[in-house]
Amino acid sequence: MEDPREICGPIAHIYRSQLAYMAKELEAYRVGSGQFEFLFVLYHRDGVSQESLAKILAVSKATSTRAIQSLEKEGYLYRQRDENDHRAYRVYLTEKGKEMRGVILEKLNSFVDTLLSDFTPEEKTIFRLLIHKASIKLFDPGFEPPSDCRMT
Amino acid sequence: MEDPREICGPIAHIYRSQLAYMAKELEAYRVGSGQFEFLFVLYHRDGVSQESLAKILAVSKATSTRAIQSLEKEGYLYRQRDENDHRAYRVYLTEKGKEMRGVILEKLNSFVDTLLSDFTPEEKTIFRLLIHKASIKLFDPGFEPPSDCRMT
DNA sequence: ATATAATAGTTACGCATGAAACTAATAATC
DNA sequence: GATTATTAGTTTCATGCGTAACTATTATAT
Repeated sequence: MEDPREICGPIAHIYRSQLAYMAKELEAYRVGSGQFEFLFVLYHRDGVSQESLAKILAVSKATSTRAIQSLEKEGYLYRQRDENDHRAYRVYLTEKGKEMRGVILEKLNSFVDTLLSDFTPEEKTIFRLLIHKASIKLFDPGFEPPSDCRMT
Repeated sequence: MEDPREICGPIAHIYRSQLAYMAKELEAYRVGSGQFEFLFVLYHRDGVSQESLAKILAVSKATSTRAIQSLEKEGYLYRQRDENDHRAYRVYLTEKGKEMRGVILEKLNSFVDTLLSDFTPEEKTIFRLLIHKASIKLFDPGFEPPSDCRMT
């Protein structure tokens, strides 16, 4: 490895830029830059627990709790106690939450479009592949992604 | 673009993991995970201004101020008013600061090694290239990196 | 030269985040 | 069945960060 900063620097820069961009774009909807990702998981599979959301998004359960609380307060989702496990909640989208999908996707797409605007289609594919391959290494050795982890 | 989350998700995950890892590894030295990068710039070019540090690292000048203050308090660097411009400081490494280079490099290397442990040498090169190409797009259109921006 | 702009740095405020300590409910063990 | 351990969720505390408002210099304009 020549200079690890060549990897970490750009990643930090991209992350912070994405956060700032999404915060600005979603400000009018009162959806924070750290919250919209939770909605995306629910678009794929409604009714999961906060713990599952945390695992899928690779954040702490503290972060999951805060994001869900905020989105619930703004009316994008609601929670119901799990019938079979009274510790857990099941998190569901409201109509308002479902309607946000297009908006968020549009904003996020426009950010990524800018980011990859000089990439050839092949480079985009490779980049997507490699960034995923790298992030996989960060999970705990015995990590098993929940069954609803795929965004397909 | 199929799913922009395939780009943003992993980047966020890597960034947060790097922050947590470096915080833990550098805790004993009382160097924060958001501070060691400033030392690296100084290793390459000692005596630059806080504003230059901010530009080079693509952070706000508020962040630059805070990092420099913390590193000064811990004795890793010191500041002198610029003779020709009494608004600006020139930031210099102390002996203690210079001695940290090896330590930080080692930690950061071990993080990146884990991250890229499944990459072939070619993939590492490509990844480095593409991540840089992407981050370049985030600077303001007229952005001109300071002359001391290269880490070579 | 004087009024106005821009620049370097600082500070206050708010957001996103993880670790750790905590509560309540369930599972495991004996 | 009672004790113990695990799990879901919450809260507290600390860190990193950007924006915007502020001060103090320097540069520009008139």
